[in-house]
Formats: sequence, structure tokens, C-alpha cells
Amino acid sequence: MSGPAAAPPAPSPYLPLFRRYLRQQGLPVTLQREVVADVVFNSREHLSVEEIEARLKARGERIGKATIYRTMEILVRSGLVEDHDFGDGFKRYEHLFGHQPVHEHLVCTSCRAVVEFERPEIARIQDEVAAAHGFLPTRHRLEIYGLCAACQEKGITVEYRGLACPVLEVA
Amino acid sequence: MSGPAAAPPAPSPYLPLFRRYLRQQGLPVTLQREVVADVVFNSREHLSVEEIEARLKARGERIGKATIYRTMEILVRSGLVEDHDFGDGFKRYEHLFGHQPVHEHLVCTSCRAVVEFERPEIARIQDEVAAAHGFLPTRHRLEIYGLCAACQEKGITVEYRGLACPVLEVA
DNA sequence: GTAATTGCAAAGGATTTGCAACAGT
DNA sequence: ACTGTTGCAAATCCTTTGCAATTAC
Repeated sequence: MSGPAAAPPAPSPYLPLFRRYLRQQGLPVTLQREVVADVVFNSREHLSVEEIEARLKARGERIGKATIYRTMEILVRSGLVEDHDFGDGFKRYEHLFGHQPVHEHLVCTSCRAVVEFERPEIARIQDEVAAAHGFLPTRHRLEIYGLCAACQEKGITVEYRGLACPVLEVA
Repeated sequence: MSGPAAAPPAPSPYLPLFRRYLRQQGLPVTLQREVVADVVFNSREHLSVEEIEARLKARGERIGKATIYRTMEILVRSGLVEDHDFGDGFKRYEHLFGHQPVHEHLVCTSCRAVVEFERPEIARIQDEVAAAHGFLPTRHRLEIYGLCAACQEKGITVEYRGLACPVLEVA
């Protein structure tokens, strides 16, 4: 029950897109790139490089961390994958299939769970704000941090820290 | 004209708040902590630790980087300063005086300029989304990335990268 | 005086890069 | 054949930490 090489799931139907991007860029389509992309395409989560590495190992693939980093860079450039920084100290990646092309994130600061949501008005706000400042907007990110329902039920609370209202209390 | 010790500007009127916080926490009020805080309180920018260090040197202060990091941690905990990650690979800090307590950021991806803006409806969206998911929200961040007016005038453009519309083009 | 901070240098963690062996076109 | 990739280890970058000397209370 501890065989190192679990059979891979069905290859993602989106792999051909990545192959096409590579060819389009004149880059070799290597087995490693395909496997890394497949792991990301087959997950609905926001994976870290470490997690990707673990899933590769579970499949019996032996791919160096450097290759994972290099492949993630290409995947992000291709537009098939987005990277995020939720404040864990490392990046997380999500593919963009089956998601709204633009969506935002709720992040639980206790268990690190991430939930996606859409608020179409954010796009409007982005354009209005950019226009007001002469910016040419390319993208935005909205993250809401807090405690998820499960963590609240466990009795976890947000620790209060700091002065209550510094500006009003200036001596 | 290259004297290393430029006289410090007038001490920030907000320093007493930091002193009070330190005492309140039973922490020593040291000269180093005051000078670091004063540098941050006297800047309207979003400073990195390296930039803070440079300004300390310009004042003729010789304060170790470790002390700067340790002081920034206290300042953030006090609520007088906020830290941000705009994707430069390091944190930036801003004091919260003279700013709306809640504001968002426009970030130029070319020159790294940061402009603040307020959109009160974001707070409403935060609460609605959190409520819809059973989250207890503590904070949010909204950042809009793009090219600032100055960079556009310089002829800088956003490089296009990636597939145009991957999902529609699946072979 | 006692306890905490400071500064230096070393450690740490995520990411990157150099380079010889190797695989894709 | 030629160019680009892979994998390892070393290097890099920001940040944290250990410890002896020093300072605040």
C-alpha cells in the first residue's frame, strides 16, 4: 500500500493548450513540463511549489525543484496559470480553467483555506480608479482576510493587537 | 557637502504614541526604536527596510538591519504602521497618519510608484462577501496594477504575453 | 542590579542560477 | 547536429536568530 508510483489521473484536457503555447514560443515540449502542468491542471487548489513537488513524488515522478520553478514561470507567462501571494512566505499557483477569468479570494488567517468569489463591480472600480489617475490598468487583486466558519466554530479568535485609535489619542 | 550626518528633520509629532505603546507593553523605549519610527513617520512613501536603512545612514545613524526588522515588527503590532507586499520581493511599510484608515493602492509595474485611493464601497463588499461565506473579516487589500501616466508618456507599454483566450481555443 | 535590546555574523527559507549531462526539434 | 532543458548543488535575496556586550528601567 506504499508503492511510490501511483498511476497518474487522466491527463488534463487542457494539456494541449500548454503544448501549443510551448511550440508557439519555440520551446521544447518536454515530459517534465507536461507532468508539472498536468499536476497543476488537475488540482482545484492553490498549490505551492512544495505541494506540487509532493504530488509529483506521489505519482512516482522525480523532477527537480528548479524545473518546477522554471515550468511555473512559463505557465504563468502563458496565461494558463496565475500566481498569488497570500502572505504565507511563498507563492501559490492556480490554473484558470473552470474559474471565472477574474475572481477574488477570501483567505482564512488561521487554517489558510482559500475561497474564491466574484464581484463584477470590482472590474468597474478598477477602470474608474485607473482612469481617475491616468493609469493603464492591467490587473487587480482583492483579498479579504479573516477567520473561516470552521475556525470560528473551533473557538479560534482574532487576537487583538495594538493601540485602539492612535490618532485620536495623541497626548 | 558630503557630511554623513544630516540633521534629522523635526521629530514626528506621532512619536509619543509609539513611546506610549512601548511602555504599555513593558518594552524599553530605546533611541534606536525612536529613530527608526521617526524615519517611517516622517515619510509619505511605502518604504522598504533597505530604504529605511539608507535614510538612517543619511542621518548619520548607525543602526543594524536586525534592529530595523525588529522595530518594524513592533510598529506593525502597535497598529501605527502597516506592511505591504507589492510583489517586489520584500515588504514595504507605511505609517497610518494622515491617511484614511482604510485605503487601497495603485501600483505602477514599471516604475513601482504607488498611489493611494479610497473606495468606501470596498468595506461594504468585504462585509457582504464575508457574511455570505460565514467568514469573520479582519482586513482586506485591493491593489490595481498597471502603468502610471508618466511611464505611458515615456512610451513604455505593457508587454503582451500568453495565449489570447485559452479556454475557447482548446483543440 | 535585572531584564531586555543591540549589533554582528551566522542561519534560514524560498527562489535563482551555473554547469555538465541529456533530450527535443 | 544544435539548441534548449534537466538536475544537482551552490549562490542569492530577504528575513530571522544566537549570543556577548550594552542600555533601559
